[in-house]
Amino acid sequence: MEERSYNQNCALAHALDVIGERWSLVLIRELLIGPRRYKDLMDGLAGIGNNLLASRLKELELANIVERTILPPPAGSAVYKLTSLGRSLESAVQELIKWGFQLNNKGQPENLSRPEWDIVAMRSLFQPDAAKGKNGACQFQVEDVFYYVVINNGRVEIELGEIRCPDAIVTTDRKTLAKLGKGMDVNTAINNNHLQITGSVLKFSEMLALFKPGD
Amino acid sequence: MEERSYNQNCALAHALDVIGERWSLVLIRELLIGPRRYKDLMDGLAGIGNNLLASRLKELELANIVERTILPPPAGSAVYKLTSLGRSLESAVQELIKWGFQLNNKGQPENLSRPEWDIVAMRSLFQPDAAKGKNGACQFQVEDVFYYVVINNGRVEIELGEIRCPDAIVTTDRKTLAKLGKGMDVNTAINNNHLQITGSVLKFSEMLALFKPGD
DNA sequence: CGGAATCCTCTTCGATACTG
DNA sequence: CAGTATCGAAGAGGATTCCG
Repeated sequence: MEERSYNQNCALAHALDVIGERWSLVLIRELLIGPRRYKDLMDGLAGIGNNLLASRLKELELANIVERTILPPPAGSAVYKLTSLGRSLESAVQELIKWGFQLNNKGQPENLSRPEWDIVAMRSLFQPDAAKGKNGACQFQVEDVFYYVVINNGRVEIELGEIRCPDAIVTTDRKTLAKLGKGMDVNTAINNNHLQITGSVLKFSEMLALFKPGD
Repeated sequence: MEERSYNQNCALAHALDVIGERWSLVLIRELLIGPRRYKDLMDGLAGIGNNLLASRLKELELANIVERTILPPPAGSAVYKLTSLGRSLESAVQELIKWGFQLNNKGQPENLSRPEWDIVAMRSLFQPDAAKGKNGACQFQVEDVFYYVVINNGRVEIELGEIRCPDAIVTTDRKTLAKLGKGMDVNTAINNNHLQITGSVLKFSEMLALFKPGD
């Protein structure tokens, strides 16, 4: 809580004074997925150490980036969520994600992997210009995580949960999804039993093409 | 040099593994201004500590973000500059800067202040859409630092140095420039002797209007 | 003087254990 | 489940010295 600061009159330094500490941006990524309980955060950040999570949350609450709320009954549990100031960090996070895709991410197999992270990543890779006039809805089940992608004339919405009547229901694993994003053929993945699609395969392929690492 | 890592298969984590350490992004900001000597970096980062600067530079060189080159004679001095991978971080830095402007930057007077930082900040605040079809060239002298702004039909170039035949030559200080950016009247600043303009005041005002904190 | 290695002290990190 | 307490290890941040 000692407010370490760069002491520079520069907007970048001001930003980093608040969200530049270790784990802060990764924590914010976790909350960009949606409101999370303390336990969810511990799981999603594995490695953070209990005390650090607690103190980061406190710092970010103080900085008006995160707020703690109690869900209405019957849930009744405490969750952390982003304030509007916190949500406005998403474009910065997206740029960092786009940049991160350029790296030779060695992707060590022992690394942690969570399907939820793709939600934030896919929002970053979405190409609004290419999606003008297009629409579609796709339900994903990646490993044990359900989320959906809805494209509506150049805008995209990607959220945890399920929707009714999607154009396609897609079941796969994170690794295959990554390969598909990098250009792997959809039918090859299906034939290798790494991808199951119920509904319109064409619609899925069309939507897939709207996500690209490059600008 | 022990390569601390988040160990997460996530592009954000990969990015932060490389540029998430303390001082890294501030150092990159410094290099976005232009190639810098070791001494320039020490000055611009005041507070970093000699050993940290050396080790950060080494890490970033290893990650192919920064390269060390020797200027041709007669200069002959060693400078650090960004590689193309490093330069591609500018959009992420710009988003962080835009976000930083939203904060109540207490702007403690004892904070360090360097006019060069406005070069990177102004690139971030430039509104390309509003600048369609407009152009102009402005030479700045802010405190002891010379830089220029050239706008050419929706594109902007802001660099250290001087150009020939600008539409306006502007002499001011950082604090006044910040106020002008926030809407202070140009003529008021001139009358208070905080701003001197040689050439077209109108052109300066026109160009100034193309820089906005909001998106 | 630019650039970097070496010490030394202090803070933060990270992992485990512990409590309401 | 949601945190606090504790403690060794690592990193930050100065100062000083060394090498070119």
